[in-house]
Amino acid sequence: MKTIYETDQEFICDIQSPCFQTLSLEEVELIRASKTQVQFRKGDSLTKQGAFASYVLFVMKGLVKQYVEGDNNRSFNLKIIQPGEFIGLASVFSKNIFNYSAVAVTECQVFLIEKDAIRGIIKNNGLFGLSIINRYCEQNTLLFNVLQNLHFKQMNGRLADTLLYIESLKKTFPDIFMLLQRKDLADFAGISVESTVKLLKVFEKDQLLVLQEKDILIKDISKLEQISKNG
Amino acid sequence: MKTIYETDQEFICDIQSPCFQTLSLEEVELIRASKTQVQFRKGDSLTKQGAFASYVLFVMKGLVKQYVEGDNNRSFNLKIIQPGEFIGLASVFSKNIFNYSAVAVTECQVFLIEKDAIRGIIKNNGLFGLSIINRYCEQNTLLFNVLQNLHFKQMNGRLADTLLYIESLKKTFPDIFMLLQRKDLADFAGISVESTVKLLKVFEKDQLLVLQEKDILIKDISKLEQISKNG
DNA sequence: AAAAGAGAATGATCTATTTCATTCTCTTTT
DNA sequence: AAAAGAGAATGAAATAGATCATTCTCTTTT
Repeated sequence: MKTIYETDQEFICDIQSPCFQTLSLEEVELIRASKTQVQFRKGDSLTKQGAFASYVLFVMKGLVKQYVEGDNNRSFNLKIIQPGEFIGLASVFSKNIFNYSAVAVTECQVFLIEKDAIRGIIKNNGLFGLSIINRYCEQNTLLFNVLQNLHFKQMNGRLADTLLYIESLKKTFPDIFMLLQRKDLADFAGISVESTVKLLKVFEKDQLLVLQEKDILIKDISKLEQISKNG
Repeated sequence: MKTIYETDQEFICDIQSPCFQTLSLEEVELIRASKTQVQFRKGDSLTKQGAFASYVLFVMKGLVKQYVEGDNNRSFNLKIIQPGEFIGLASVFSKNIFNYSAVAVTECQVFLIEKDAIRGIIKNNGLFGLSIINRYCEQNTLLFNVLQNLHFKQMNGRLADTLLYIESLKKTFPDIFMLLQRKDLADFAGISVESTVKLLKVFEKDQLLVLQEKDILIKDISKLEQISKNG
């Protein structure tokens, strides 16, 4: 399931991540000593909501779906995590438990970094602390947005939002729609799969998009934005 | 609407907040120089969602309702902010805009602290940074919980949650229920006022609580917890 | 004291969305 | 090549909860 390997060659590339630029040599050494590089295959779980968390994950390569789980196998998708992002930061401080689940959407290369290493560095390097705080703020803002969409908008608006979000990833990851199925879109929009399928067809009839095999070609962004706004 | 005043006497008490204990004298001086103490009356707005945010608020005394706003005057309540908590921390780093609104539930005494002061101290004092990060984590965890309640539970479970939450505040603030009206409970549970009223009556008939004038006396916490869990 | 207004209570209707049941269309397995 | 299975598509029925309309009960205003 996971392949663990670690070489100096690999190590060189992670230092180059902008997030680690503020670290001193000593601190880089600390991270280096307490990290493991892991490869996940498509569909593998990176974190499981509710599980004990002793490490933080840092995505080097690949895409990861972040989602929360409810009863009866229900899920709600929060975002697609991209290279350069952390997973499980919140568990470093408050409770030792993952707030959410994460699963590999593509093959992924990920660092596992021990919580204590991160914590230790923040304590001594305020600049690194600030960069981590920024991550928290982003997650926070995302959650506020998601909450508002979920509570104040209905079906059409929420699916429009979802489509716009995925479309925005398409520039960097052209095959993103092909990696997701109807169930994934439904869980982003917080609606049932059947409603998603029906609504996609309606959107297609209204010339907002074209359903082409597994791909979805967005044709009228501004109209989708309007739907997102009004509904 | 707001009364601004600042005396050395007032100042002495804010240093005693546990959150500011890790600061050096120099840093305390910095906070001191860039803060203003403000008094809000019941019903006054402390922050307005979407407004420009150049400062952070720190609640010294009183209770504040934190909520998000949607279209058509709809709101969703997140929590009751208590003395010792910050308001608007996220705006310090990511975008300069308040993610949420906050309104005084009782008369409040609040510090306004300039963002730059907070930011400067975090950069130099890792320990203070950690304590601030903890705040972010708490807000984060709250948002995850709220999201799950809203999406995976229905009416009964959500109202049960709300009642348990407010009840948990009752130890410290015995008159908390009297400060909230049906609309507030509805907005915590994310349901309509009418549904809230009807459901409260059902809960009363089922001996889970007693509606006594404006107060609500919770009688069967464990049954409410069960309802919260199942639905 | 009368009038007005806000919040609470209650029943009837309406509706957005889910759930269920079925068919279709591929891809994968045997 | 046949069989099996997963995802997608589609219509009909069911339902949770909102909305609407009205009454009731206080408190506040005049």
